[in-house]
Amino acid sequence: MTLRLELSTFDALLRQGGKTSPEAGSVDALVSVKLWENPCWLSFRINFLALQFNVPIYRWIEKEFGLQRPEFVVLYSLGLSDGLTASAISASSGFPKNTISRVIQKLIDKNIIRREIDPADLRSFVLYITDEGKRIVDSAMQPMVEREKAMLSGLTPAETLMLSELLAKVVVNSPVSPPMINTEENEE
Amino acid sequence: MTLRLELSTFDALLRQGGKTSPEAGSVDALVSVKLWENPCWLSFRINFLALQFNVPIYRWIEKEFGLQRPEFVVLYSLGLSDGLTASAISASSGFPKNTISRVIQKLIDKNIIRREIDPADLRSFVLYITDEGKRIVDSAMQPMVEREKAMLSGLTPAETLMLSELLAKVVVNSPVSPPMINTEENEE
DNA sequence: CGGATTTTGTTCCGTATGGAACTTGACGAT
DNA sequence: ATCGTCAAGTTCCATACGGAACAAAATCCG
Repeated sequence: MTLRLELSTFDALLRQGGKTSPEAGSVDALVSVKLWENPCWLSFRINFLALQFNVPIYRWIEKEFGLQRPEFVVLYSLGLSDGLTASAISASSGFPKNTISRVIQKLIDKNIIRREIDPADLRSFVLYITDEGKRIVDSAMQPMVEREKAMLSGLTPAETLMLSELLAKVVVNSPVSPPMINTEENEE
Repeated sequence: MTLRLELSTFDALLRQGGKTSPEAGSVDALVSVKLWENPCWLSFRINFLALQFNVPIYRWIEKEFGLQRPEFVVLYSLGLSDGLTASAISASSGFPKNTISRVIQKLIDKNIIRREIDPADLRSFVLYITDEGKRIVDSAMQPMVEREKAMLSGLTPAETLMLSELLAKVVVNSPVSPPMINTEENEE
Protein backbone atom coordinates (compact mmCIF):
# COMPACT_ATOMS: atom_id res chain seq x y z
CA MET A 1 0.00 0.00 0.00
CA THR A 2 2.74 2.42 -0.95
CA LEU A 3 0.33 4.44 -3.02
CA ARG A 4 -0.20 7.97 -1.87
CA LEU A 5 -2.61 10.58 -3.20
CA GLU A 6 -1.05 13.95 -2.87
CA LEU A 7 -2.75 17.10 -3.99
CA SER A 8 0.31 18.71 -5.43
CA THR A 9 0.38 22.14 -6.91
CA PHE A 10 0.86 20.51 -10.28
CA ASP A 11 -2.43 18.68 -9.91
CA ALA A 12 -4.07 21.97 -9.09
CA LEU A 13 -2.39 23.43 -12.13
CA LEU A 14 -3.74 20.65 -14.30
CA ARG A 15 -7.21 21.06 -12.94
CA GLN A 16 -7.18 24.75 -13.64
CA GLY A 17 -5.39 24.36 -16.93
CA GLY A 18 -6.41 27.01 -19.39
CA LYS A 19 -8.32 29.17 -16.95
CA THR A 20 -7.20 32.20 -18.89
CA SER A 21 -10.40 34.17 -19.01
CA PRO A 22 -11.29 34.85 -15.39
CA GLU A 23 -14.66 36.29 -16.20
CA ALA A 24 -15.88 33.54 -18.55
CA GLY A 25 -19.40 34.67 -18.03
CA SER A 26 -20.70 32.52 -20.84
CA VAL A 27 -20.50 29.21 -19.07
CA ASP A 28 -22.98 27.83 -16.55
CA ALA A 29 -22.06 28.08 -12.86
CA LEU A 30 -21.95 24.37 -12.15
CA VAL A 31 -20.07 23.74 -15.35
CA SER A 32 -17.49 26.19 -14.11
CA VAL A 33 -17.07 24.28 -10.89
CA LYS A 34 -16.83 20.98 -12.72
CA LEU A 35 -14.27 22.52 -15.03
CA TRP A 36 -12.01 24.29 -12.58
CA GLU A 37 -12.47 22.63 -9.21
CA ASN A 38 -12.71 19.03 -10.22
CA PRO A 39 -10.14 16.38 -9.35
CA CYS A 40 -11.43 14.42 -12.34
CA TRP A 41 -10.97 17.17 -14.87
CA LEU A 42 -10.24 14.80 -17.73
CA SER A 43 -13.38 12.72 -17.51
CA PHE A 44 -15.63 15.71 -17.08
CA ARG A 45 -14.23 17.56 -20.05
CA ILE A 46 -14.26 14.46 -22.22
CA ASN A 47 -17.79 13.48 -21.28
CA PHE A 48 -19.05 17.02 -21.62
CA LEU A 49 -17.62 17.36 -25.09
CA ALA A 50 -18.91 13.94 -26.09
CA LEU A 51 -22.42 15.00 -25.11
CA GLN A 52 -21.94 18.32 -26.81
CA PHE A 53 -21.27 16.50 -30.02
CA ASN A 54 -23.53 13.47 -29.71
CA VAL A 55 -26.82 14.90 -28.54
CA PRO A 56 -27.49 17.31 -31.39
CA ILE A 57 -25.95 15.08 -34.04
CA TYR A 58 -27.80 11.91 -33.13
CA ARG A 59 -31.02 13.78 -32.60
CA TRP A 60 -30.64 15.12 -36.10
CA ILE A 61 -29.72 11.73 -37.56
CA GLU A 62 -32.71 10.14 -35.89
CA LYS A 63 -35.02 12.76 -37.32
CA GLU A 64 -33.40 12.80 -40.73
CA PHE A 65 -32.79 9.11 -41.39
CA GLY A 66 -34.75 7.28 -38.71
CA LEU A 67 -31.60 5.68 -37.40
CA GLN A 68 -30.66 5.64 -33.76
CA ARG A 69 -27.20 5.88 -32.35
CA PRO A 70 -25.95 2.28 -32.46
CA GLU A 71 -27.50 1.83 -35.89
CA PHE A 72 -25.64 4.78 -37.24
CA VAL A 73 -22.45 3.71 -35.53
CA VAL A 74 -22.54 0.41 -37.38
CA LEU A 75 -23.30 2.18 -40.62
CA TYR A 76 -20.54 4.71 -40.09
CA SER A 77 -18.04 1.99 -39.29
CA LEU A 78 -18.83 0.22 -42.53
CA GLY A 79 -18.57 3.53 -44.33
CA LEU A 80 -15.03 3.86 -43.09
CA SER A 81 -14.06 0.28 -43.67
CA ASP A 82 -16.40 -1.98 -45.60
CA GLY A 83 -16.52 -5.70 -45.00
CA LEU A 84 -16.36 -5.85 -41.23
CA THR A 85 -17.69 -8.40 -38.79
CA ALA A 86 -20.11 -7.68 -35.98
CA SER A 87 -17.55 -8.35 -33.31
CA ALA A 88 -15.06 -5.94 -34.84
CA ILE A 89 -17.64 -3.19 -34.76
CA SER A 90 -18.60 -4.07 -31.23
CA ALA A 91 -15.01 -3.95 -30.06
CA SER A 92 -14.18 -0.63 -31.66
CA SER A 93 -17.39 1.14 -30.75
CA GLY A 94 -17.83 -0.02 -27.18
CA PHE A 95 -21.39 -1.25 -27.69
CA PRO A 96 -22.01 -4.79 -26.43
CA LYS A 97 -22.33 -7.59 -28.94
CA ASN A 98 -26.03 -8.12 -28.48
CA THR A 99 -26.81 -4.49 -29.17
CA ILE A 100 -24.75 -4.63 -32.33
CA SER A 101 -26.38 -7.86 -33.37
CA ARG A 102 -29.88 -6.49 -32.92
CA VAL A 103 -28.99 -3.35 -34.78
CA ILE A 104 -27.50 -5.26 -37.70
CA GLN A 105 -30.80 -7.06 -38.17
CA LYS A 106 -32.60 -3.74 -38.33
CA LEU A 107 -30.18 -2.32 -40.84
CA ILE A 108 -30.50 -5.39 -43.05
CA ASP A 109 -34.28 -5.10 -42.95
CA LYS A 110 -33.98 -1.47 -43.95
CA ASN A 111 -31.72 -2.52 -46.81
CA ILE A 112 -28.94 -0.27 -45.59
CA ILE A 113 -26.37 -2.97 -45.12
CA ARG A 114 -25.95 -6.46 -46.50
CA ARG A 115 -24.58 -9.62 -44.94
CA GLU A 116 -22.57 -12.44 -46.46
CA ILE A 117 -21.33 -15.63 -44.98
CA ASP A 118 -17.63 -15.76 -44.40
CA PRO A 119 -16.53 -19.03 -46.00
CA ALA A 120 -13.42 -19.00 -43.86
CA ASP A 121 -15.38 -18.85 -40.61
CA LEU A 122 -18.91 -20.17 -40.64
CA ARG A 123 -19.75 -18.52 -37.33
CA SER A 124 -19.26 -14.98 -38.48
CA PHE A 125 -20.71 -12.84 -41.22
CA VAL A 126 -19.10 -10.14 -43.25
CA LEU A 127 -21.08 -6.94 -43.51
CA TYR A 128 -21.23 -4.62 -46.47
CA ILE A 129 -22.79 -1.24 -46.90
CA THR A 130 -25.40 -0.87 -49.64
CA ASP A 131 -25.80 2.06 -52.00
CA GLU A 132 -28.60 3.35 -49.84
CA GLY A 133 -26.35 3.09 -46.81
CA LYS A 134 -23.57 4.91 -48.61
CA ARG A 135 -25.97 7.66 -49.51
CA ILE A 136 -26.96 8.11 -45.88
CA VAL A 137 -23.41 8.20 -44.58
CA ASP A 138 -22.42 10.66 -47.26
CA SER A 139 -25.19 13.09 -46.50
CA ALA A 140 -24.59 12.81 -42.76
CA MET A 141 -20.89 13.43 -43.03
CA GLN A 142 -20.98 17.13 -43.75
CA PRO A 143 -23.13 18.15 -40.76
CA MET A 144 -20.96 16.02 -38.50
CA VAL A 145 -17.77 17.62 -39.75
CA GLU A 146 -19.38 21.03 -39.46
CA ARG A 147 -20.31 20.34 -35.88
CA GLU A 148 -16.75 19.40 -35.05
CA LYS A 149 -15.52 22.54 -36.71
CA ALA A 150 -17.97 24.59 -34.68
CA MET A 151 -16.78 22.99 -31.46
CA LEU A 152 -13.18 23.71 -32.41
CA SER A 153 -13.83 27.23 -33.57
CA GLY A 154 -12.23 28.68 -30.47
CA LEU A 155 -8.86 27.12 -31.20
CA THR A 156 -6.22 28.26 -33.61
CA PRO A 157 -5.18 25.80 -36.31
CA ALA A 158 -1.99 25.09 -34.38
CA GLU A 159 -3.92 24.42 -31.20
CA THR A 160 -6.33 22.18 -33.07
CA LEU A 161 -3.46 20.17 -34.46
CA MET A 162 -1.95 19.91 -31.01
CA LEU A 163 -5.24 18.71 -29.55
CA SER A 164 -5.58 16.13 -32.28
CA GLU A 165 -2.12 14.80 -31.59
CA LEU A 166 -2.56 14.65 -27.85
CA LEU A 167 -5.93 12.90 -28.02
CA ALA A 168 -4.58 10.36 -30.48
CA LYS A 169 -1.66 9.71 -28.21
CA VAL A 170 -3.94 9.07 -25.26
CA VAL A 171 -6.16 6.78 -27.33
CA VAL A 172 -3.24 4.72 -28.55
CA ASN A 173 -1.69 4.56 -25.14
CA SER A 174 -4.91 3.87 -23.30
CA PRO A 175 -4.89 0.41 -21.74
CA VAL A 176 -7.13 -1.80 -23.84
CA SER A 177 -10.16 -3.35 -22.16
CA PRO A 178 -9.30 -1.88 -18.80
CA PRO A 179 -9.91 -4.51 -16.15
CA MET A 180 -10.52 -1.86 -13.46
CA ILE A 181 -8.15 -3.63 -11.18
CA ASN A 182 -9.61 -3.80 -7.71
CA THR A 183 -7.94 -0.84 -6.13
CA GLU A 184 -7.02 -1.59 -2.55
CA GLU A 185 -10.02 -3.12 -0.76
CA ASN A 186 -11.72 -6.05 -2.44
CA GLU A 187 -13.97 -7.59 0.18
CA GLU A 188 -15.96 -9.98 -1.96
CA MET B 1 -25.00 28.77 -49.56
CA THR B 2 -21.46 30.06 -49.70
CA LEU B 3 -20.29 27.20 -47.56
CA ARG B 4 -17.81 24.87 -49.13
CA LEU B 5 -16.32 21.68 -47.77
CA GLU B 6 -12.82 21.29 -49.01
CA LEU B 7 -10.62 18.42 -48.08
CA SER B 8 -7.48 20.40 -47.63
CA THR B 9 -4.16 18.93 -46.74
CA PHE B 10 -4.55 20.56 -43.36
CA ASP B 11 -7.65 18.53 -42.68
CA ALA B 12 -5.71 15.43 -43.57
CA LEU B 13 -3.00 16.61 -41.25
CA LEU B 14 -5.47 17.06 -38.43
CA ARG B 15 -6.95 13.67 -39.00
CA GLN B 16 -3.57 12.04 -38.87
CA GLY B 17 -2.36 14.22 -36.06
CA GLY B 18 0.07 12.42 -33.85
CA LYS B 19 0.53 9.40 -36.06
CA THR B 20 4.10 9.18 -34.90
CA SER B 21 4.46 5.50 -34.31
CA PRO B 22 3.82 3.88 -37.69
CA GLU B 23 3.78 0.38 -36.33
CA ALA B 24 1.42 0.96 -33.37
CA GLY B 25 0.72 -2.71 -33.24
CA SER B 26 -1.04 -2.44 -29.90
CA VAL B 27 -4.26 -0.93 -31.16
CA ASP B 28 -7.13 -2.77 -32.83
CA ALA B 29 -7.37 -2.59 -36.63
CA LEU B 30 -10.72 -0.81 -36.81
CA VAL B 31 -9.69 1.54 -34.06
CA SER B 32 -6.72 2.45 -36.21
CA VAL B 33 -8.95 3.27 -39.13
CA LYS B 34 -11.29 5.31 -36.94
CA LEU B 35 -8.30 7.11 -35.53
CA TRP B 36 -6.35 7.92 -38.65
CA GLU B 37 -8.78 7.85 -41.55
CA ASN B 38 -11.79 9.47 -40.01
CA PRO B 39 -13.15 12.86 -41.06
CA CYS B 40 -14.71 13.08 -37.61
CA TRP B 41 -11.54 12.49 -35.68
CA LEU B 42 -12.60 14.66 -32.74
CA SER B 43 -15.84 12.88 -31.95
CA PHE B 44 -14.32 9.45 -32.27
CA ARG B 45 -11.40 10.21 -30.00
CA ILE B 46 -13.60 11.94 -27.45
CA ASN B 47 -16.21 9.22 -27.40
CA PHE B 48 -13.61 6.50 -27.29
CA LEU B 49 -11.90 8.06 -24.32
CA ALA B 50 -15.18 8.71 -22.58
CA LEU B 51 -16.03 5.03 -22.84
CA GLN B 52 -12.53 4.10 -21.79
CA PHE B 53 -13.07 6.00 -18.59
CA ASN B 54 -16.75 5.44 -17.94
CA VAL B 55 -17.22 1.74 -18.48
CA PRO B 56 -14.77 0.43 -15.92
CA ILE B 57 -15.41 3.21 -13.42
CA TYR B 58 -19.19 2.96 -13.41
CA ARG B 59 -19.08 -0.81 -13.42
CA TRP B 60 -16.94 -0.59 -10.33
CA ILE B 61 -19.15 2.03 -8.66
CA GLU B 62 -22.23 -0.06 -9.34
CA LYS B 63 -20.63 -3.10 -7.79
CA GLU B 64 -19.09 -1.21 -4.90
CA PHE B 65 -21.88 1.17 -3.88
CA GLY B 66 -24.96 -0.07 -5.73
CA LEU B 67 -25.28 3.24 -7.54
CA GLN B 68 -25.76 3.54 -11.24
CA ARG B 69 -24.34 6.22 -13.45
CA PRO B 70 -26.92 9.02 -13.14
CA GLU B 71 -27.19 8.40 -9.42
CA PHE B 72 -23.49 8.82 -8.98
CA VAL B 73 -23.43 11.84 -11.23
CA VAL B 74 -25.91 13.60 -8.97
CA LEU B 75 -23.96 12.58 -5.92
CA TYR B 76 -20.67 13.70 -7.44
CA SER B 77 -22.14 17.04 -8.43
CA LEU B 78 -23.27 17.67 -4.88
CA GLY B 79 -19.87 16.59 -3.66
CA LEU B 80 -18.32 19.33 -5.74
CA SER B 81 -20.88 21.95 -4.92
CA ASP B 82 -23.43 21.30 -2.21
CA GLY B 83 -26.86 22.88 -2.25
CA LEU B 84 -27.78 22.50 -5.91
CA THR B 85 -31.15 22.20 -7.58
CA ALA B 86 -32.22 19.33 -9.80
CA SER B 87 -32.30 21.46 -12.90
CA ALA B 88 -28.78 22.74 -12.34
CA ILE B 89 -27.52 19.17 -12.17
CA SER B 90 -29.52 18.23 -15.21
CA ALA B 91 -28.12 21.12 -17.21
CA SER B 92 -24.49 20.51 -16.32
CA SER B 93 -24.58 16.74 -16.66
CA GLY B 94 -26.61 16.41 -19.82
CA PHE B 95 -29.09 13.97 -18.32
CA PRO B 96 -32.74 14.89 -18.90
CA LYS B 97 -34.75 16.32 -16.05
CA ASN B 98 -36.92 13.29 -15.53
CA THR B 99 -33.94 10.98 -15.18
CA ILE B 100 -32.43 13.31 -12.60
CA SER B 101 -35.73 13.59 -10.80
CA ARG B 102 -36.16 9.84 -10.54
CA VAL B 103 -32.60 9.39 -9.41
CA ILE B 104 -32.94 12.03 -6.71
CA GLN B 105 -35.82 10.11 -5.21
CA LYS B 106 -33.70 6.99 -5.08
CA LEU B 107 -30.81 8.80 -3.43
CA ILE B 108 -33.12 10.29 -0.82
CA ASP B 109 -34.53 6.86 -0.06
CA LYS B 110 -31.01 5.55 0.33
CA ASN B 111 -30.27 8.42 2.69
CA ILE B 112 -27.39 9.59 0.53
CA ILE B 113 -28.74 13.04 -0.16
CA ARG B 114 -31.29 15.28 1.53
CA ARG B 115 -33.80 17.74 0.13
CA GLU B 116 -35.05 21.06 1.46
CA ILE B 117 -37.63 23.42 0.13
CA ASP B 118 -36.25 26.61 -1.30
CA PRO B 119 -38.25 29.37 0.41
CA ALA B 120 -37.35 31.72 -2.41
CA ASP B 121 -38.86 29.47 -5.07
CA LEU B 122 -41.51 27.02 -3.99
CA ARG B 123 -41.18 25.00 -7.17
CA SER B 124 -37.63 23.94 -6.65
CA PHE B 125 -35.78 22.07 -3.95
CA VAL B 126 -32.25 22.49 -2.74
CA LEU B 127 -30.26 19.29 -2.45
CA TYR B 128 -27.61 18.50 0.12
CA ILE B 129 -25.27 15.59 0.45
CA THR B 130 -25.44 13.56 3.66
CA ASP B 131 -22.52 12.18 5.63
CA GLU B 132 -23.13 8.81 4.05
CA GLY B 133 -23.06 10.43 0.64
CA LYS B 134 -19.85 12.25 1.45
CA ARG B 135 -18.30 8.99 2.51
CA ILE B 136 -19.17 7.37 -0.81
CA VAL B 137 -17.85 10.23 -2.92
CA ASP B 138 -14.65 10.31 -0.91
CA SER B 139 -13.93 6.64 -1.33
CA ALA B 140 -14.79 6.73 -5.03
CA MET B 141 -12.56 9.68 -5.73
CA GLN B 142 -9.22 7.94 -5.54
CA PRO B 143 -9.97 5.16 -8.05
CA MET B 144 -11.38 7.73 -10.44
CA VAL B 145 -8.32 9.91 -10.21
CA GLU B 146 -6.13 6.85 -10.59
CA ARG B 147 -7.97 5.85 -13.73
CA GLU B 148 -7.41 9.27 -15.23
CA LYS B 149 -3.75 9.08 -14.37
CA ALA B 150 -3.53 5.70 -16.04
CA MET B 151 -5.13 7.02 -19.18
CA LEU B 152 -2.72 9.94 -19.23
CA SER B 153 0.33 7.87 -18.43
CA GLY B 154 1.57 8.11 -22.00
CA LEU B 155 1.85 11.88 -21.86
CA THR B 156 4.58 13.98 -20.34
CA PRO B 157 3.53 16.45 -17.65
CA ALA B 158 3.87 19.27 -20.13
CA GLU B 159 1.68 17.47 -22.64
CA THR B 160 -0.90 16.69 -19.97
CA LEU B 161 -1.06 20.35 -19.03
CA MET B 162 -1.43 21.29 -22.66
CA LEU B 163 -4.25 18.79 -23.13
CA SER B 164 -6.00 20.11 -20.05
CA GLU B 165 -5.81 23.65 -21.33
CA LEU B 166 -7.00 22.81 -24.81
CA LEU B 167 -9.96 20.74 -23.62
CA ALA B 168 -10.98 23.48 -21.22
CA LYS B 169 -10.81 26.01 -23.99
CA VAL B 170 -13.06 23.90 -26.19
CA VAL B 171 -15.53 23.36 -23.37
CA VAL B 172 -15.75 27.05 -22.58
CA ASN B 173 -16.02 28.00 -26.20
CA SER B 174 -18.46 25.24 -27.09
CA PRO B 175 -21.81 26.70 -28.12
CA VAL B 176 -24.24 26.14 -25.28
CA SER B 177 -27.31 24.02 -25.97
CA PRO B 178 -26.41 23.60 -29.63
CA PRO B 179 -29.55 24.00 -31.69
CA MET B 180 -28.17 21.79 -34.47
CA ILE B 181 -29.11 24.30 -37.05
CA ASN B 182 -30.62 22.65 -40.08
CA THR B 183 -27.61 22.58 -42.35
CA GLU B 184 -28.61 23.32 -45.90
CA GLU B 185 -31.53 21.03 -46.82
CA ASN B 186 -34.53 21.14 -44.55
CA GLU B 187 -37.32 19.51 -46.44
CA GLU B 188 -39.88 19.20 -43.70
C1' DC C 1 -8.14 -37.61 -33.86
C1' DG C 2 -11.56 -35.98 -29.84
C1' DG C 3 -12.83 -33.66 -25.82
C1' DA C 4 -12.13 -29.07 -23.46
C1' DT C 5 -12.01 -24.11 -24.33
C1' DT C 6 -12.66 -19.97 -26.82
C1' DT C 7 -15.04 -17.16 -30.13
C1' DT C 8 -19.13 -15.51 -32.90
C1' DG C 9 -23.52 -14.25 -32.99
C1' DT C 10 -28.40 -14.67 -31.24
C1' DT C 11 -32.27 -14.82 -27.89
C1' DC C 12 -34.38 -13.82 -23.50
C1' DC C 13 -35.70 -10.75 -20.18
C1' DG C 14 -35.68 -7.19 -16.53
C1' DT C 15 -34.82 -2.54 -16.20
C1' DA C 16 -33.03 1.97 -17.00
C1' DT C 17 -33.97 5.68 -20.14
C1' DG C 18 -35.83 9.72 -22.20
C1' DG C 19 -39.84 11.99 -24.83
C1' DA C 20 -44.18 14.01 -23.90
C1' DA C 21 -47.75 15.50 -21.22
C1' DC C 22 -48.85 17.40 -16.82
C1' DT C 23 -48.90 20.18 -12.20
C1' DT C 24 -47.62 23.85 -9.71
C1' DG C 25 -45.38 28.10 -8.89
C1' DA C 26 -42.85 32.40 -10.70
C1' DC C 27 -42.77 36.18 -13.65
C1' DG C 28 -43.86 39.83 -16.99
C1' DA C 29 -46.91 42.79 -19.41
C1' DT C 30 -50.84 45.58 -20.17
C1' DA D 1 -54.96 42.38 -10.54
C1' DT D 2 -55.20 38.77 -14.12
C1' DC D 3 -53.94 36.58 -18.02
C1' DG D 4 -50.33 34.33 -20.76
C1' DT D 5 -45.84 32.58 -20.73
C1' DC D 6 -42.10 30.39 -18.73
C1' DA D 7 -39.56 27.34 -15.50
C1' DA D 8 -39.04 23.32 -11.95
C1' DG D 9 -40.23 18.72 -11.02
C1' DT D 10 -43.05 14.68 -11.47
C1' DT D 11 -45.51 10.88 -13.72
C1' DC D 12 -46.59 7.95 -17.60
C1' DC D 13 -45.27 4.94 -20.96
C1' DA D 14 -43.05 2.76 -24.87
C1' DT D 15 -38.67 1.07 -25.90
C1' DA D 16 -33.80 0.73 -26.25
C1' DC D 17 -30.27 -1.27 -23.65
C1' DG D 18 -27.11 -4.54 -21.70
C1' DG D 19 -26.21 -8.75 -18.66
C1' DA D 20 -26.58 -13.60 -18.87
C1' DA D 21 -27.45 -17.80 -20.82
C1' DC D 22 -27.30 -20.09 -25.15
C1' DA D 23 -26.11 -22.68 -29.91
C1' DA D 24 -22.78 -23.42 -33.19
C1' DA D 25 -18.37 -23.28 -35.11
C1' DA D 26 -13.43 -22.82 -34.59
C1' DT D 27 -9.26 -23.67 -32.04
C1' DC D 28 -6.31 -25.64 -28.91
C1' DC D 29 -3.72 -29.60 -27.14
C1' DG D 30 -2.89 -33.86 -25.32
